[in-house]
Amino acid sequence: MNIGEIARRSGVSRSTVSYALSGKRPVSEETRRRIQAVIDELGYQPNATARALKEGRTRTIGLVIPPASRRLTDMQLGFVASVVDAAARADLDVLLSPSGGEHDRSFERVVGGRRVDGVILMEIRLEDDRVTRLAQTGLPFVGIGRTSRPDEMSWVDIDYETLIAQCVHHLADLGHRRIALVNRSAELMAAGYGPAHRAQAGFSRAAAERGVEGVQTCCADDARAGVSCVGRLLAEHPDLTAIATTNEAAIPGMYRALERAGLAVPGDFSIAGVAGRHWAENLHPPLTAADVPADELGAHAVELLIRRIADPATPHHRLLLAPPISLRATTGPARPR
Amino acid sequence: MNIGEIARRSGVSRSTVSYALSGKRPVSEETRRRIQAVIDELGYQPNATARALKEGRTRTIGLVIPPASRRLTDMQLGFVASVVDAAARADLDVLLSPSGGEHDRSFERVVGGRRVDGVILMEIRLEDDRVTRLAQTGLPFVGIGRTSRPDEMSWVDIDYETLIAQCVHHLADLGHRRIALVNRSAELMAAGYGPAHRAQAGFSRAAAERGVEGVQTCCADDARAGVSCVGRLLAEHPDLTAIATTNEAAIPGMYRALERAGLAVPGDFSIAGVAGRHWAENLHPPLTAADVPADELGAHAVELLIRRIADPATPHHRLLLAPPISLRATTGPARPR
DNA sequence: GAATCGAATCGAATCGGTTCGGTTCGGTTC
DNA sequence: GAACCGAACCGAACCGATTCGATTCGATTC
Repeated sequence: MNIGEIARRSGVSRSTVSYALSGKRPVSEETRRRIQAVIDELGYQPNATARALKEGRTRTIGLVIPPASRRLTDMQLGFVASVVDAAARADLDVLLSPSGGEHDRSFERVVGGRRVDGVILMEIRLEDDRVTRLAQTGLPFVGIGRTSRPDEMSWVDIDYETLIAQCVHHLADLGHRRIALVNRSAELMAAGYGPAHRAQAGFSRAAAERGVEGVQTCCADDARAGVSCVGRLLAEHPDLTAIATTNEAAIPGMYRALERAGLAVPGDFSIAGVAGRHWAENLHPPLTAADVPADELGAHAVELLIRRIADPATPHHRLLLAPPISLRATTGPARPR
Repeated sequence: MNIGEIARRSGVSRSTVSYALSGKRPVSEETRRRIQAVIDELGYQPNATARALKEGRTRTIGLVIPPASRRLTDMQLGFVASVVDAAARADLDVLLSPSGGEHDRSFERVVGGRRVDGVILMEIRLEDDRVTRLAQTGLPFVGIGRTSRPDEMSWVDIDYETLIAQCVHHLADLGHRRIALVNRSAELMAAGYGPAHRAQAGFSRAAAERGVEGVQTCCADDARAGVSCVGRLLAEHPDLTAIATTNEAAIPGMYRALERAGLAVPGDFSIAGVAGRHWAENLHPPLTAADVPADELGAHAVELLIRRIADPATPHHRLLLAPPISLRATTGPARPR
């Protein structure tokens, strides 16, 4: 059932049906009613593909997420949810592309086949081929995250460097002299994942500033890895009294390792981190953390993308968030172990 | 840059380029090479929209997820991940539609506009308008979940009724005489969400069979609700010694409430549930639960959908999973409080 | 009553592919 | 040398919408 069928049944040409629907040219009230009656009867809706071909836009945005094999963190899930939500509010559909980085078929299909009007890119690396590819095709895109040349693109990001430094300062203020950074996984680090590297940099800088002895370690993104990672840290560094972390998913495991070691939080040991608010609040005990507003971030990314789609020549926008630390129940004065 | 451009530059007609690419008719080796050279030089890729219009299929499937406002449970996230993954393996893209149920714009756009070749529907209710609508349009679809008339559609589902009954039996075997069901949220129950109702039915049946006193309650899908819900249960039913639950997200809160009440798990109190394996394993303590294989389920749904797209007349397939209970660390012999 | 105007409608081109039905041409066959 | 064949390629139609230019027709103006 297409526009021709509607035209035939209402005794007008196809163009008249189109104009009756779009209102871009006058159509007599009577004709409009007749057409509408047929449309209602048959439940006609214009074919989105045909419309997209003619109009040259798909009313769809692509969302490039980490490959499906890797589980999304709660924060990433928050990004996705807010992107989808914001897109729906703007009457845009979202096409998902799980894409690792190395020439991914899904990414090429979506970008090369021009299936979307623009792209939101998650989990960007410092050097990222996908950014290069997108820039080359001229397809509008916005990063949730940024590369090592942040001036050349639009993005929204969390200022992990500053935030982790804030955590170190907060812990140092409480008297902690030996602090560990539990970073994201070694794989992400090796892949040049920005937040992991920036957290490292911020940690080193703040530790040096405060004369704190810093220990850095990577940890896979799950609770079990958190258990073993913190277990190891405690064994290797008997004077360790606090952890700063960006690894949301591992935190429940860290709690467990501390409990096993007989260390009370925050009495004997402190943890401060960067995490989605939702996650930080729901942990037990609730985490003292810089609360990442994942919802806002996704919505901002969509807003920026819509602007770039409307006018690709618009200057690049950037948004670097550094939310303050929310004091909850996991940091307290240092007490030697 | 379109196929006409390629044809012009290689000095052949558009059809020859098309045939050279598809191989559906012979093209001389020399011509093919010339065309390929131009394609490589310009980095040409056929426009997916135009192809979709002509071929009458979009090579895209729709995935209808709960509205973005509601946070996905870990199990649902597992479904989404495995659907996306399986679709990518079949060279299909996934279009997301966050859709509550009442005439949702996104759902209508995707389904009515024929943007997809088929749909996978999550969080189905016993009476579900979307199922009716899909059946009416004739668009192939597969449910993760089923309505009250399960014969009329293809689906994959978890047998919550049986699984919760198994939990009750397991707890009754351990000597528990008063057991509570902590179900999903009251909203979902009111909306006629199948798993919530079936869990209720299975719980009542098993409790009756075993002569156990059953208490039923709904609980919002998050940790804080779990705290207050279990707090209330403990206060109102002093002889309660065990919980059966389908509410993954609330479990950390339940643990917390028990801890606050000074009850050790599993020494003083037992919990058995139905949860994604990943979630159950990563809880602390790890949950004794019927492990839902979310990954398989999503992959199965895609497989079924692909079959229906290939041949819409194929008989409906169904898959009802009832995985056995994995004994972990949260159930033990009853001990009066 | 001819000229003009604007509202209403139609026909055809277009978007970028795929595909069907021809045409051309060199090589076999008898 | 006529008849035939198949490989290689071309032109045009088509998918289902939108949109531009043209046409029709009744009403208004002078």
